[in-house]
Amino acid sequence: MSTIGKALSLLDLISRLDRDIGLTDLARLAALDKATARRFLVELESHGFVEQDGETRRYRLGAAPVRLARIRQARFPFVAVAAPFVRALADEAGETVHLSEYSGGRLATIHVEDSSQAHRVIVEIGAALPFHATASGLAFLAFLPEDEIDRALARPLERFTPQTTVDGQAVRGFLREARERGFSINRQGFEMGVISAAAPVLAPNGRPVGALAVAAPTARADMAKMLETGAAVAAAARGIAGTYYGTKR
Amino acid sequence: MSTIGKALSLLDLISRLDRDIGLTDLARLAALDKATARRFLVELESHGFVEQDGETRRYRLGAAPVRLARIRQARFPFVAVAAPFVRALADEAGETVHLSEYSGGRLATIHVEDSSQAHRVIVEIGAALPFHATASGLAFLAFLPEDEIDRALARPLERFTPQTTVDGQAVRGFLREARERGFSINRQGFEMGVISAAAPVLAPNGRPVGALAVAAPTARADMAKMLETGAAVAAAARGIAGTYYGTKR
DNA sequence: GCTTGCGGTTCATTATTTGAACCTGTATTT
DNA sequence: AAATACAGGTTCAAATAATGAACCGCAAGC
Repeated sequence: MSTIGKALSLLDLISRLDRDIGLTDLARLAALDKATARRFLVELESHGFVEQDGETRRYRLGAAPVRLARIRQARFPFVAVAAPFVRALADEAGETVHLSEYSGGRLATIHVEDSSQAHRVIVEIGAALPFHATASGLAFLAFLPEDEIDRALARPLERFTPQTTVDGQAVRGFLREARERGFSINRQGFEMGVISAAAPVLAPNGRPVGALAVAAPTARADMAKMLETGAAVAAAARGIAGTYYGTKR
Repeated sequence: MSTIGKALSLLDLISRLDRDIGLTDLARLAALDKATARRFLVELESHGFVEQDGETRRYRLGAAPVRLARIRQARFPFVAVAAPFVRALADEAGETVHLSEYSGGRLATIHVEDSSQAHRVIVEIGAALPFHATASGLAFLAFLPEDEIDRALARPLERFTPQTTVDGQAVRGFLREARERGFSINRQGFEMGVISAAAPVLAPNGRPVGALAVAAPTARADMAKMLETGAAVAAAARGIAGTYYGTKR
């Protein structure tokens, strides 16, 4: 892997930690030599992507991404455009709704609207959604060209729960269903006690850019219920794409 | 410069452009070989920091910073904490107020509240504020340790307007005044027709982390007016630091 | 006062980056 | 419709930068 790739992966690793981390620990976690990790950190810090605590000497995510994010959002207000749709869907379904975006090889949650109910599914912003084990991932995959689906399913599929589908052919079956229905359903594939329905947000060229999903506790929703909800999810996803890309339909 | 530094500078360059850019142009602007620029772009793209338009083949800022920014903001809600103070000051002063943060060797605007008046100063979010030519920069510099001030003023100071102070000794005089008063004033040093007063936001260890500034049209405000306004700016900056760091004082 | 483990640094070895030249496709010009 | 220009993208020998084992100095724990 290139130096740049390694440095960006290190940044990614730092972003996934929930507290400051020392040089030695970080180097071990990143499988880098201490000297290498240090040089990367110095570079990242000089550009503001990483910050070193003056007292503890530990490292954390810096402020530079905030500046870049504002610039990006000013030009592509995806979250701002989508938020009302997400809110409306959360109210309609009475469940937690989350929006994810494809970026850097992963599907990451970028916006969440919680259900008003006390017992609800909690989704973390920034969390990565595995393609084969979440409704969002399946919805996204389903509308990708065949060769890219092959690539995504080529590696062994990680098991997250006893219900996770780790067989590639079975996953392809779900993708076919999702394409036919316009939305995917996943039951306890990623987290126990959660069932979700998701639809892709499609760019005008037909390529998915992200996914919109409703996540409900299995105590309250079953497959039949999600089949009903799915239509609303798909409609909301189309609404987001239509508003964002300025194409009506 | 290291490869990582070059790649991050390229990213920074892309972030400062207001529209998509082609490979050849970008390589020229960044003073990189086309092949080098391309490899950097591929790396940056695979991590989501850069995005290539499928049709025009041009490049732009990607979505990854949005994810990182959310994580950073969740842990350090600087803007969220500061926003009410900025709003209150904008209402009180009747002028545009902007907050900047030090990151990656520069002072960048991270939040703006516009004055309600029709004729007002416009500040761009993400814009870099030169240390020697803006009230924010002077306020920030003034509270830095001596050796870091030396470093910042070592290079030739760029001239932005006929009024820009480009003499290091004269700048040091402004810094002394700023330390005594607790806020800095700059008149037309960066943009003609604008006068500003700024105060540093100080961490508990006394180190400045950013600056808060009021920017008014010279048609409406003179030096005497800004000397009055300055006290309110300094108070607001202390308020932000107190709330953010949880120290009342 | 000895040991452990931390952040940080050094420098000979090693692997990656570099860029001039080269493709290839597509507008634009003649 | 042939010729030109210029875009994005690729190649591979030469040049340069990255690497990591061993090191230092320091602080905390024993």
